[in-house]
Amino acid sequence: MEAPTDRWWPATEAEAIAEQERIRRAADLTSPGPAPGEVRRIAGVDVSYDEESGLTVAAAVVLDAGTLEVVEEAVHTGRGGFPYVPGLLAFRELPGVLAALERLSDPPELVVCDGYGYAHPRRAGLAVHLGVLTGLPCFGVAKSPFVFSHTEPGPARGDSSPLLDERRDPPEVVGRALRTRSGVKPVFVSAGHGIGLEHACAHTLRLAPRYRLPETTRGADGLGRRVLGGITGGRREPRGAARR
DNA sequence: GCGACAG
DNA sequence: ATCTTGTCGC
Repeated sequence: MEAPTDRWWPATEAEAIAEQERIRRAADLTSPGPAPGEVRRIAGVDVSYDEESGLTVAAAVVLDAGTLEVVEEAVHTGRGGFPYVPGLLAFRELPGVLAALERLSDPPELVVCDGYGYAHPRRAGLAVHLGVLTGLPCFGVAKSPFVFSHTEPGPARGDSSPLLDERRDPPEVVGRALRTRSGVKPVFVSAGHGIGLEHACAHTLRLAPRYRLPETTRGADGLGRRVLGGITGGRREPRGAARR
C-alpha cells in the first residue's frame, strides 16, 4: 500500500478553513504531555523556499534531548504547493514536513514547530495540525506575535508573559511570550497536540540554552537552507570556508 | 473596502 | 520566507 492521505492540500481557502475545524476537533488540547526528561528524541522541522525556482525544502532534525546533539536529519524537496496565507500556513508547510519526517529511521517522541499551535484564529495552527496528522506530541515556537498581544516579559532568561487573543470576547490566553536569553526579544510559545503550554515552555528553555531560538529550529532551518543553497546557488561557499 | 497578519 | 555588510556589545 502507499502513502496515507498526507500529500494533499485544499483547493480553496474556504476548504482549508473547514479542514482546520476538523483538525481542531480531532486534537488533544488537554494532555499535559511529556515533560523534559521523559523524551529522548526531539525533532525540529522547518521549510525553506526559493522564489525563483519555486523549490521548497522541508527539513527535520532530531536532537538528543540530553546533549542537544544532532542524531538524525532528513529533508524533502518539492515545488509549488499551497500559497502563504496568514492563518493557513500549515497547508503550505506540512506536506513537505510530513514527507521529511517519514524519512527518519524512527519517529521522534516530540516535535517542535517553527510557528504557532493553539495560538491561532481557529486554534488549529501548524503544531496542532501536525500533531493530529502524525499523532506525535507537538508544540510551536514562533518568532513574532502574529495577531496576538502581550506585555513585555521580565528581562531575565525564563521570564514570560501571557500571549492573549483579544479578538475573543473574554480575551483568552493562547500562549506565552518567553524570554530564552536575557535582554533579547522573547519567543512565542504555544501548545499543540498532546502537550500543554507548561511543558512546551519547559522544553523550549532546555532547547535554547544559548541562543534565542531552540536548537531544534536552528538545526532544521540551517539544514533546509544548506540543501536549498546547494541546489540553487551551488557556487558560493560559506564566509570563511577554505577554498580547495 | 483597507490594513495587519506565523513563515 | 527572502533580500543583505557592517557594526555594536558581551
